[in-house]
Amino acid sequence: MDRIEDCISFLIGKAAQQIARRARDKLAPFGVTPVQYAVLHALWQQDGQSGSELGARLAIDSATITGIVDRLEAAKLIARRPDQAGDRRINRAVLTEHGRSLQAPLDRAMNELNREVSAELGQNDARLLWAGLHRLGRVGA
Amino acid sequence: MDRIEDCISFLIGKAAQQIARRARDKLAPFGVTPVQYAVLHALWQQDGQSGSELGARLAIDSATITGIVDRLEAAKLIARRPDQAGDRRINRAVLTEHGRSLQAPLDRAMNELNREVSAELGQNDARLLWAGLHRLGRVGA
DNA sequence: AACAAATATCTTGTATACATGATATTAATA
DNA sequence: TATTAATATCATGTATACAAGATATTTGTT
Repeated sequence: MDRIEDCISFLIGKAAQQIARRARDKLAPFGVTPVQYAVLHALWQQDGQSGSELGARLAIDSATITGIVDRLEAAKLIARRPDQAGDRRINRAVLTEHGRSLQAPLDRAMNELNREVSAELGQNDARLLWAGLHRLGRVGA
Repeated sequence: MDRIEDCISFLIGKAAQQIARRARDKLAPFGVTPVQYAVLHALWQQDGQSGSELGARLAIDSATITGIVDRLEAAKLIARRPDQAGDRRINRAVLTEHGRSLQAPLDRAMNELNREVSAELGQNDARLLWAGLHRLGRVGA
């Protein structure tokens, strides 16, 4: 490998960086980061998930989840609530009205990014790229 | 987008994370991180580059370069030296003997990762993925 | 019941990455 | 030449990501 650009680690890292920048730009008007969007997305599908449930769903470790939930809570998009069943180890993340209200605009913004990237690559190349990334991203591949 | 996995931002982020983990595992025995490898790679091709030259070559901003060079210097893989031409704004990164000696084993490790991923995807799909990532990673796309 | 194992959350320390800005130095210009 | 603009590095604060571990709680086993 003469060129660092052909090193898969560098290559995919830089590509992910560019996409992350574009996602940040789309989400910035709402004060939400790309990872925070992923957590909100999980909660829109099922509200009241615990930290470990969110981490398992999104492949985010416990230390990172704590920080993300902290910031979403500080932004009043979610609240921490005790588990109904009484397991006192658990903190459940519950959407606030504001957190719920962001679903439509944030989904719209991220769909827009998907369409833009898809259009830039062409539908066929985009499909192939998506498929390849799915295979690489599978944990324990 | 019902599934967060189909969001390009989440998808490529997780794929990059998995690759980064595998790269870290390969490089860990040498005490070097994937990004540090990229900087060393640039210096193996041209020793004595300044921070801004390295940043421009590798698309790393100045604040990040400072930290990476700090740690490579602390590990005694490079040294900071003043610019020969006398520009006192510049710090040039110069490889130590140890830094130079890591070229063969680190390149071997990263080539191995490339071959593994390529084999997992199949040569054809791998080529297509590389091409797609090149297009996404291009700054200012 | 008592104890060990597992689970959930959080803490701390390190490494990118980015925004912003401070400082020093050099280059360009009026 | 005096001033301004540009450049290079570094500092600071925030946001992931991961390793390692501390604490509290629950579960499983004897």
